[in-house]
Amino acid sequence: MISKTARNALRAVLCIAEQEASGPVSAKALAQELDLPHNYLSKTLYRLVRGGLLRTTRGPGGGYLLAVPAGRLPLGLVVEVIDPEGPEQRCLLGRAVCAESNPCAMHGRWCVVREAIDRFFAETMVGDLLQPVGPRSSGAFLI
Amino acid sequence: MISKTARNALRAVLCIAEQEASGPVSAKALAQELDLPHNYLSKTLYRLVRGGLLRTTRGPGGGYLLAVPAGRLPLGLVVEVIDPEGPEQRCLLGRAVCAESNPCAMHGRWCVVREAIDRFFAETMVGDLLQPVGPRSSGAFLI
DNA sequence: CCAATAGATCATATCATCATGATGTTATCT
DNA sequence: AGATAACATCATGATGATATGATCTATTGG
Repeated sequence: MISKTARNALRAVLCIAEQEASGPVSAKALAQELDLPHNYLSKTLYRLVRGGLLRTTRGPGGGYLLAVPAGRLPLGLVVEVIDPEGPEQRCLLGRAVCAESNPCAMHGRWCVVREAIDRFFAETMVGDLLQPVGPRSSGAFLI
Repeated sequence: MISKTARNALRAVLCIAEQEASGPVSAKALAQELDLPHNYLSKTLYRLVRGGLLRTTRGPGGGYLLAVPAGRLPLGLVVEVIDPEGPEQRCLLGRAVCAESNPCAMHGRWCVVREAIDRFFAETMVGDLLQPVGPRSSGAFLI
């Protein structure tokens, strides 16, 4: 569905979003939390920086912050930066052009599913997925 | 979404289903039609044979036939044989176990989409996708 | 200014997927 | 039986994704 690297990027962005309130999150800290080699993660994160999704500060106390409010950052944007999809990804049979006018055998049925996938990535925001961590203990929800 | 090899397998199975009425379809003929190297295709097809989806006859006039009626052969079965999915494919964040009891951040939303995908592959049969080719010329549909 | 911190980048290694080429095995037909 | 057709399989190469290690550059604080 999405590449391993894109998954790591998503996990990292979610981590940053959860923790950025207490300052920039360093690649080292993220790497420990996500159990990933810190240099590899750094490279992935920098792609998100170039893509305009993260911003960084260097030096002691530095790290990564979201460049876009979590509530307005769709998951699809993160995935798109890491897995830029060519047109051949869109058709199950790999046709570069598979439109209404010249559909492949499964065009109609697959389109419905693909649109559901697209909507998920376009409409689900990073902010929607943050665990409700706040001053209240997690048990509060059970009351 | 699915691997290149799985796509080739799908295309090949569709071709076989369309043509098997006039006898077994040879790997060579398929390779020409699909523009794929014939040895590579042969290997892929044999995986479908071992998976019980195709049966073969050797010798002159031999080739591949469906081992299951096209109307009862879900696309998912073809894909599954080629891309056997580990549990980590099921969760967008890569968790091996991501159930209701211990969901990842996007479990609920993603499940809905994933089920739509699963249904597509489980309910769409190879037979559903065959072009209506019959004794009539293709122009007949325009009248 | 210097040392420490932390991101950015380069070079390389590893691994799975995809693909190719050569060879083996089985069946049919004359 | 022998020639031919066709699938089955093995060995190898090419490619791209994934990962690692070393190094460069920028920033902060003393």
